Amino acid sequence: MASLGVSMSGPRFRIAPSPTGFFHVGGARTALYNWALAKRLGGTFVLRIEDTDEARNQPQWTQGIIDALAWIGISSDDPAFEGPYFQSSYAGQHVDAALRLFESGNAYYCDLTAQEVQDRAKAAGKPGYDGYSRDRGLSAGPGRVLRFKTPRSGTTVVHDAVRGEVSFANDTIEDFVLLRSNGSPMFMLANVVDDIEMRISHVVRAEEHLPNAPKQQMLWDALGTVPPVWAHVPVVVNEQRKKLSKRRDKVALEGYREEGFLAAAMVNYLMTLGWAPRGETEIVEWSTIERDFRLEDVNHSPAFFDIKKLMAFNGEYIRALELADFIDACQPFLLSRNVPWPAERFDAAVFAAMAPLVQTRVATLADVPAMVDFLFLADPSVDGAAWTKAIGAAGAKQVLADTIASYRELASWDAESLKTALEEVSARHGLKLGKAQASIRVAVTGRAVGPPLFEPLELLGRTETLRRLLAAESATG
RNA sequence: GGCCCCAUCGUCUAGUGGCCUAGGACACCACCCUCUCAAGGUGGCGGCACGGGUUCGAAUCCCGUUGGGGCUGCCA
Repeated sequence: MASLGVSMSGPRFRIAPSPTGFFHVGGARTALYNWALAKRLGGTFVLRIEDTDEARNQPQWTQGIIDALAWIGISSDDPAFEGPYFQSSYAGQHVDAALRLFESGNAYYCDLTAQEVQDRAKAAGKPGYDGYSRDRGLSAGPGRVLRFKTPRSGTTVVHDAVRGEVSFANDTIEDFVLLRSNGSPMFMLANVVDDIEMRISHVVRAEEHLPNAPKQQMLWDALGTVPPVWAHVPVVVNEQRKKLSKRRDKVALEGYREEGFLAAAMVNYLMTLGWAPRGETEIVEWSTIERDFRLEDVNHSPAFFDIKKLMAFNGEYIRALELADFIDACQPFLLSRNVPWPAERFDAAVFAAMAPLVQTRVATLADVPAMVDFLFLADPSVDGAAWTKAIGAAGAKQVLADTIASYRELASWDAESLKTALEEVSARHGLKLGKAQASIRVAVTGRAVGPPLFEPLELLGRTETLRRLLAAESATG
């Protein structure tokens, strides 16, 4: 459509999410495929919000989709990005196209109700519409649907960029509805008309749409246009090998952002589902993906969305961050309302000092608060089991008392001195440092595991450290 | 039921007839390092679904079986 001012040069790709309130991770992967191709080929990535129900198809419903795409690097500011478009803006053309199909003899009206169609199918023992009105020559009228007249012989071959040639016997494709009895266009028709109007050249989407491809291709042909390049990529599945669904699985891309996954890690991981970068490592930059991604190389079988592997990728990406960037990335998780400490006790400088120690120890940014909470909590809650094991251990009380005495007199309150002092205490009790530090750790942090001990002790200061050690000592009775 | 798709370690994959006694990554296990936990290093466990072909030679090609999945609306 020239009136839209769309670019006519270069291949045109589109994604067509439905405004469901979240953006599906499977859709994100498909979007990434389209984006990589559009960018490499100097084409256009078209975002079209797919819903013929105008009530649901409002700009405000789509902001979430746009934000989610932006997060994974598909920015509406990029010149290759076009849209978002709303299918409903072509409603008139959908009906026009249907009428043209009727006039050219490619479609016919049928007055059977949905119930009647079902009854006939049941009686015949074959599911689907049986072509009852095919040759009845009905004209348009109330209560009549317009159906596409599919060929009754021959085969329709869909040339698929990832699967090769897929052929369908035409007599297995029923005469599907184009216009409802109230005259409104069906999605299938609307979808094809929009693709034609927008000069879409490549339709890259999930495999679940493959059975629709022959029907859509028939429509392209009947409307006098040459069909696009089809590419049906495998679906993403859960551990039961079923397509990811909103009910059963965690599929919202936004949810992963909230849980502290880095966009770059998410993008990289998503791309490895069904496709592998050329080099010896699968951790690759987007530029590499853009350069190397080919539809022909996409796997044919479904891929399991493995959160464990996503976490491993995320950990790698977190560790690769510059310290300042890591600290920045942590901010939303440190300043969030869900944080365990009172907001006013948070100290950015203390966190900055701890940051290098936590950076190698977290898989997601959401893990960060629990690593440093004891620094900002007035009284860290104590893990009962850890307490019993570390403080209740034989000799632990003496170690505690000895450490308190030593720390009281310590000339310089710094991590190195604190360590040396505790080493001396340990030696006096015939313990290894690893053993002796356990009770100190639990007394001060409330946990048996955590970041290295002496740096936080330094940050906490002598007064507070001793206060906690004393409290632990007296609690042993 | 009908139509369609798929099949390499537990998982994601490399592999396009000889470089394969099948390579990598995640997970798992062991060891090293080490103030706990991580990170890092080293090593280990583990796979071509099955049966027939074709070929001098098959993970790779063909057929079948089995097993998985998707679609099957006057929803989108």
